Amino acid sequence: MSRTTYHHGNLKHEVLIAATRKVESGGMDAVTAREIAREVGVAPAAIYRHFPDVHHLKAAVSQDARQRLAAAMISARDAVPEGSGRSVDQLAAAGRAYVDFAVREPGLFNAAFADCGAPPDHEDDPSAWGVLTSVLDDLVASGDLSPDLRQDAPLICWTSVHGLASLVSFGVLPPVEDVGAATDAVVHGVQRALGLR
Amino acid sequence: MSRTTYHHGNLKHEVLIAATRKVESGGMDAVTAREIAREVGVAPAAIYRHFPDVHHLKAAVSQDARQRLAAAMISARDAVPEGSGRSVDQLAAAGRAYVDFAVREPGLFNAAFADCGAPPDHEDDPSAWGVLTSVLDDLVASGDLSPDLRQDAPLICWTSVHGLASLVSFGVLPPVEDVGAATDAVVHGVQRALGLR
DNA sequence: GTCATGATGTGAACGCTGAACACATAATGA
DNA sequence: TCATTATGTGTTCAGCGTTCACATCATGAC
Repeated sequence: MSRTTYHHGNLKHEVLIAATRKVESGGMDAVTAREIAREVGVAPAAIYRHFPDVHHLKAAVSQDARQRLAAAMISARDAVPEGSGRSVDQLAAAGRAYVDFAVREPGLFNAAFADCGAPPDHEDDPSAWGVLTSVLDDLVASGDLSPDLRQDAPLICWTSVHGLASLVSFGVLPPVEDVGAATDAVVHGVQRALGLR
Repeated sequence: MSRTTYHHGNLKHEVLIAATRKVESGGMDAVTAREIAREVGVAPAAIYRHFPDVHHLKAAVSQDARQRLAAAMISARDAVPEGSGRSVDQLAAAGRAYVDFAVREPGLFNAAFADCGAPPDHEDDPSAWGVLTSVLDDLVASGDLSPDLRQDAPLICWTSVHGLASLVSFGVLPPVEDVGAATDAVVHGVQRALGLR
């Protein structure tokens, strides 16, 4: 990328974009300060005006990936048509979107939950957690979910779906062509665990 | 480490030990060929006589970590006393051991499922998968688990427990002091999903 | 307008890394 | 005994993260 002005104008943002693109194609290890600088057309040291070190850049990519994941879940939830049992279907749709994201964007999914030194900030809403909470509240309101199970429900949902996504992304269990069937199995398991349907 | 003989004698093994120790304390990124060589008291290039590159060394550490995880599960399963409902308790014990391993050894747990390029070999038994399979077969034999659910059962168990372990290890959800309660919630959820008890 | 000041980008270092190379040393077996 | 093979050494190379002095530009005070 060539540039006419000495100052870039929007470097921090473009660095984040470039780093995210690199993560998509080559995983978190493909993010190097020099490579990103090359891609953006800037001297390596310029990056350090906007990120204290490369770990903070990676943490920013990680947070961005979590937001994209949450967006995919929200999109899937909102696409469920009206009708009886809608909340149940919304919960399933959000879960499937989670796994689907991990399959379609393994680099981003791994980055989202990669250890970046500092633990992630819980304030990066709209988070996956927020989506889950709202759907579960709807389920209680509609009488589909027993209030007794409401407290443990987020844990049960999130761990199941995250575990499946992680294991699929890791490459063990199951062959990728059977991810759909595996997702069905897990979703139905969660529904039994929550007493839905 | 000083040495009197020119040849080390057991270098490959000691390299693996040293690398595993490094992973325990500083995570996978702390494994560098030079640092391990220093630790073992050998020239960096010597490592390349035993591992084609540093990724293969890390993959070996990763496999070793998976074996330790499986060993922890086996140990927990075998510690469950005889009595009615033993298999149910064994399944729960194995699951708790999985999460406990992730909490006690976060470096090793992350390494176990870190992307090391090549997908893991399924032949590294006694694997966690093998433990799970045997316990579930026992549950069907004892009549605690419906044969209808037998096929999906490993997926339901593993994804739940692995998801919890991953999320705890990642630092999100829940505060570490509540891992016990969270594990209870997940274990009971799995039991409901499988129709146990 | 002009000019000091702070923000942002440059280029050249530093020490670290993975890896390859020729070479040194030791173990093995014909 | 001696050639062959396996294993460890020392050096070298390019690439990495990071820092530093310096260059360039935008901004606001006068």
